[in-house]
Amino acid sequence: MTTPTPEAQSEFLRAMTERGFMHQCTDFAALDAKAVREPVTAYIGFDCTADSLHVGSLVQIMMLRWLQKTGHKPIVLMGGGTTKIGDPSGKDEARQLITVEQIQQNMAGIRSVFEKFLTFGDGPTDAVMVDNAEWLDELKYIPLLRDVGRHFSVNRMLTMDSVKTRLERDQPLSFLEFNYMILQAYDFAELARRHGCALQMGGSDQWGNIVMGADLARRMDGSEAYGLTTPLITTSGGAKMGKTAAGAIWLNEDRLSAYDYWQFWRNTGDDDVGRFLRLFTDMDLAEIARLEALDGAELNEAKKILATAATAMAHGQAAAAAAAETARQAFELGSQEADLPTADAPRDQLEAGVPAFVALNLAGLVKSNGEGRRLIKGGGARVNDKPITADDQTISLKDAGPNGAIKLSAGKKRHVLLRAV
RNA sequence: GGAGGGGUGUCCGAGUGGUUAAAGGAGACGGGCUGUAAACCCGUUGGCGUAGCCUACGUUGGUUCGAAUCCAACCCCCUCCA
Repeated sequence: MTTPTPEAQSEFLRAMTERGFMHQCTDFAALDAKAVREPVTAYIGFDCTADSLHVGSLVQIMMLRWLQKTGHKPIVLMGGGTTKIGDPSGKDEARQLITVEQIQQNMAGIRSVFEKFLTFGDGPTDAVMVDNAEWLDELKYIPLLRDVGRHFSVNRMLTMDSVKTRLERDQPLSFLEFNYMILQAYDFAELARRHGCALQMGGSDQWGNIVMGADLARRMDGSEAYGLTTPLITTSGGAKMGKTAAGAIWLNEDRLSAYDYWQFWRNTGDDDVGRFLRLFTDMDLAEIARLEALDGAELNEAKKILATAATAMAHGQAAAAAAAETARQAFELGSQEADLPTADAPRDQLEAGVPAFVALNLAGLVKSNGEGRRLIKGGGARVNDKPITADDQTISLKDAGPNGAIKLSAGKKRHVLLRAV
């Protein structure tokens, strides 16, 4: 591994270093030279444990995007095969195995996310998506691991005399207990063969796996193989990115609305604005430097720009502009006309009037009536921007504005228009 | 295969017969201060139209007036030995 140097010659590595993507690289200078000389094919693997990706993977996605933008070819490797085993790194307990059908479904969901960020096709720098089940399944290795391998505890195997002595004598220990590593490494070798892939990228937690892969590709076929990792991106508060109230910040619309996605970025901490602009937008570095230098409350302008740019990438320009406008109306004008998220409630119920805590529940702002009551007691609930003081205060169609909807709020940031149907 | 330890709410983690809807912490939500930020302070944090009732401490049974707590069987995890 070589220390990344700021004076990269290739456009790709220059972007990586300057924008803060670079953490470790197996051979920075050689990779840099290669990237200057010719288009490099590189891949990042994604597992299929969920049907969408969230902000935690965004650094990786953006890295592929830059790769493509700077004239190289990205491969998105879906871990259809490896997901059947589960990555042990960073996990303190074994994960539940998920079904093959589930994996297929998840893969389809993830594919739709990527189409927003990369250009797919058959051209020399078009992105391609491949599934490692294509080659791993043929090995007939996975059925064995699923059925038999799960019953063996590595912890225990390591304590066995035969193994222990080998470790103590510093002799190589191969195979069964390192299945995931082996299969992942095999991916690199296979991609090098099939697609001429020369670079694997990933988060710093994947460093071990990536180095193994590059090694294997080199040994098996003498392929030119490099690895590169990004730093773990946390907020300045030290928290992992992408976890909030509702859980993860998903990248697709049906898991998280464009408006909420916009809000996520809008609420970026002061200290993170510059870093996030570099990582998560395509914006020019000079412009970012200017925005980052803004002081105090002015920094809010930079956050809005960040939010709109990031949202445009995941949800499209129009959705981003709409989210920004909705936010402006809701926060800066306090208007009810805003295009806020809506919820439906039966007309007869609303006509008769329901207690406020039930209305909050209907609007989806709280998960139970009890939570609604608590919210009201805590002073966080409002109808049409007026605080609700008693939890049995009646909400009915009389509270509806000119557009026929009742605006309910939980706290300052969460608003819903309740409509009768 | 043998011996021991353990499975508690979103998570971590106390709790070894009753006043335990279950300490404490984290997280989350709400309020205050602000700039829709951070930090800090305060409150809330199973469900039910709140009255008491219901549901909850791996699963299923049992003992008891009463069980997260005792017993049995089963499932899962861990540690040590072979």
